[in-house]
Amino acid sequence: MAKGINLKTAELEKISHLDYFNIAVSVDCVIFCYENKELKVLVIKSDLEEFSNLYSLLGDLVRLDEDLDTASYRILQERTGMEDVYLEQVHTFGSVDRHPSGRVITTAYYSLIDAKHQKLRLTNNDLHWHPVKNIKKMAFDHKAILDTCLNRLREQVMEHPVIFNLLPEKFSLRELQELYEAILSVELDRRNFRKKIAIKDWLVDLNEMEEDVPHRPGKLYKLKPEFKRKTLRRKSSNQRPLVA
Amino acid sequence: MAKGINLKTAELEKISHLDYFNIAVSVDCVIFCYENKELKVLVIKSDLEEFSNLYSLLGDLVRLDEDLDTASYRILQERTGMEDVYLEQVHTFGSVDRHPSGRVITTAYYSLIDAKHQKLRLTNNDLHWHPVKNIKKMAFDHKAILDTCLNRLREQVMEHPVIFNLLPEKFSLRELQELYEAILSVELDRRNFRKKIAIKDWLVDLNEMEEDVPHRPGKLYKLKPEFKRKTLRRKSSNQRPLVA
DNA sequence: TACAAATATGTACTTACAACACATTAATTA
DNA sequence: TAATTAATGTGTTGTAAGTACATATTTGTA
Repeated sequence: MAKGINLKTAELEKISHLDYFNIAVSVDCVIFCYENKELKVLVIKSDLEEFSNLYSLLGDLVRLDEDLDTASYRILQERTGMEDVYLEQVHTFGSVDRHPSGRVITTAYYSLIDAKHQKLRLTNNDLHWHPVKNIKKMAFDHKAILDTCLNRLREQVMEHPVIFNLLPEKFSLRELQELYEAILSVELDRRNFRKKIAIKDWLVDLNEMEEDVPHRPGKLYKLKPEFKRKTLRRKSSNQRPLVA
Repeated sequence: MAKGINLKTAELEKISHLDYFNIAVSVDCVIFCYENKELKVLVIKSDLEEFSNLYSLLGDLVRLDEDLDTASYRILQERTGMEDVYLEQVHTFGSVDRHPSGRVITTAYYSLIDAKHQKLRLTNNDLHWHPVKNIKKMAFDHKAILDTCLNRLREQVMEHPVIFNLLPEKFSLRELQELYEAILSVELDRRNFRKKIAIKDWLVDLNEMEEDVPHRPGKLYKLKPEFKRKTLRRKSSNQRPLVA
């Protein structure tokens, strides 16, 4: 029961009491990383016959004694072993027919992790990182979930300093720009990009240089500590006056 | 069972089988309207003893055969009788202890309706419109839900033409500005506000004038039809390139 | 007929955005 | 060791939007 939502239909049919207590509750995690200049997502092969050969997101049913946030954190930890992750709730998918084995509503979270600092665990069912842009079809409604989370990531990425969770501690501006380009699927002008980042005032110049690059090394930067926000919850307190 | 989530503890204790099928699923609606220059929200008195004298949002358990979106739409319709409403999912609240009678997770929706075009129905338990800014405390975690939805509304209001769902078909720029001010809790400069709205190009000049106002009447406008988006879902397709 | 109260509009300053070009540095190669 | 290559690192200019601020106009009312 640790991967995906794998309830046999029989299992579901056994249970049928009050109408209000046979909706199963799950979470699904869209876990992003950045590797080889590509945005990737953690996927696993579905057990269900209906979806043989399709990949699904990492998910599980929520336990009776755990918060929704905790459940998604548990899944992430079980698979990546990481303790300190960026995790944000995005949307809850609750169509009646979204799961072939019964009524299951699922809350989607997206997560950003540094590929270098994790090793996948419980790597059964072909658990692996898959380039986001190659994914055309997934099991269940997981493609829609992925798209929704990717869109949320795109919305957030210029407004809030979340992208740095995908990078190692030290990075060059080129690396940062390439990451933005991978997420947004656009090409950016280097000079304008640097200006924009400079205005945000998110970075500290480390006075160090890249090493082992086959060209002129760039300066290294890190995120200012005050922006390291590995929150579990969507913050609900931006009161910025949106108009003049 | 139509208002709030009112399960007696006994009812809940009867049911206790597989761990995964005794989480109840509900929706809660933050239904906003605009009346007497105030942003108001529809509230109802809670049945639970724990929360006597506190108000709660309109909510209900989700039925086995209805989509999550449909459930929130049903609640809205039951109370306001309105068919064509703006409704958007915001966040799912799933703390273990958020409901005193048992494990209930709830998905919050916010909705915008024109106060003039509805009549409240099933007005038991002191169902009424309450000014948002006067609400300090609510039953359950409903104050947090309200805050989260209000913040979402504030985020959306300048980016997307959703605010017009709170206004009658025809309105003056002053009315529109007052509504923005009520939602954002700011004072806006009239000249800059008009410029900003003009740039958006959301409005049609109706070549009509306000009537029955005790001062010089203003022009009336309406929203361009192509922006009347009474969507049920958060759109998941803004691919705007966020950077140069 | 004067007054009060709101509508309607314009200008100057500042800041962000977008398109674009050149000098500099380090590694590689001839 | 000098020339080449491929990246880094900046600066300028035009355009659009944001902000602060003032005056003339229209209507209802006293």
